[in-house]
Amino acid sequence: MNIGEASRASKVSAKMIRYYEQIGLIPAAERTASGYRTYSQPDIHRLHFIRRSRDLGFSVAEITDLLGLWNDKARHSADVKRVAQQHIAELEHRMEKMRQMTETLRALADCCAGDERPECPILETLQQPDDSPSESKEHTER
Amino acid sequence: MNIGEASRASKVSAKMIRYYEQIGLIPAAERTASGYRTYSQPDIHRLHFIRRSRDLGFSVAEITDLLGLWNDKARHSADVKRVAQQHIAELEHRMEKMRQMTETLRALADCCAGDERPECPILETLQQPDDSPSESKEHTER
DNA sequence: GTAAGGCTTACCATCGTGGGAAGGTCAACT
DNA sequence: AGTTGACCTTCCCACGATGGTAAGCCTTAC
Repeated sequence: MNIGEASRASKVSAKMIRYYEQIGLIPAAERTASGYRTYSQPDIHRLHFIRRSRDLGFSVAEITDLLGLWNDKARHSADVKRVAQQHIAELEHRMEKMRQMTETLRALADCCAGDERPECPILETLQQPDDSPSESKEHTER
Repeated sequence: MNIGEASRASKVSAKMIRYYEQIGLIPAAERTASGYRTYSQPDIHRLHFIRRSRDLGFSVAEITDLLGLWNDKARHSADVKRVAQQHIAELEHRMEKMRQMTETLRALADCCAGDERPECPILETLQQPDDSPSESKEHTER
């Protein structure tokens, strides 16, 4: 099976398959005499695993860990669970930040007439110093 | 005011100020005879506006629009509101995707014993074809 | 005059993905 | 046998926004 077929079978683009090989996420594929990569069923299986993990938002680094655990028949499920829970926590952290942003934005948009007049509380707030949008107490990082 | 002071005053890093100038988000700063950039109060004001917009998750492209509206005294608040609402919609879209991912992950993690045994529903699901995690009906893009 | 610290440009890295060019290969059809 | 089209290869570039670093000039205070 060459890379095109492997791509269709695993739903991972050929571009990404080569990339994963390059960064060492997957071992280097075998090659035909003319240099074409060839893939076997277990390879497809692994690519599929990767794609499903990406769909759940795992980073390549996390997938490296997950693949290691997947291959380790003596793994402890606690280790897998920990990876998953850390990822969940990370997603929730990002969602919370976005939730705060949307909340602020929605409050501003709700105050904006949205008509042909130039007065706009959104712009007025953006030009103000750091106070209103729930930030005065935050440790001003970034 | 040189770039260091402008950075402290606007809370935009000097690196970013130069970057914003390079990509045309802000006009090129004036220079001293020796080549140092100098900033005036209105420049600081604009940088501050940018930083606050970034804090709310607006992209540089969106901020380009917002700055244009900010400078346009004949703007229509409807135009500002539209930018904000599109951004809100985008944020909500991303949050919804993340919410689905966390939901799936949490369900899997809840089924995982998390002990020293190797059996793990998380890994088992990741190695399965596309079915369980609410995807069968989606138009398999990406 | 010298030392410290600020400024300049230029380049590299991130992270995962896509695009494209230049060229080799394979399979099928004429 | 030759051609054609689809496929494969490697290599480079781009994204978005940010940080880092290095080499070299400028300013300021002592």
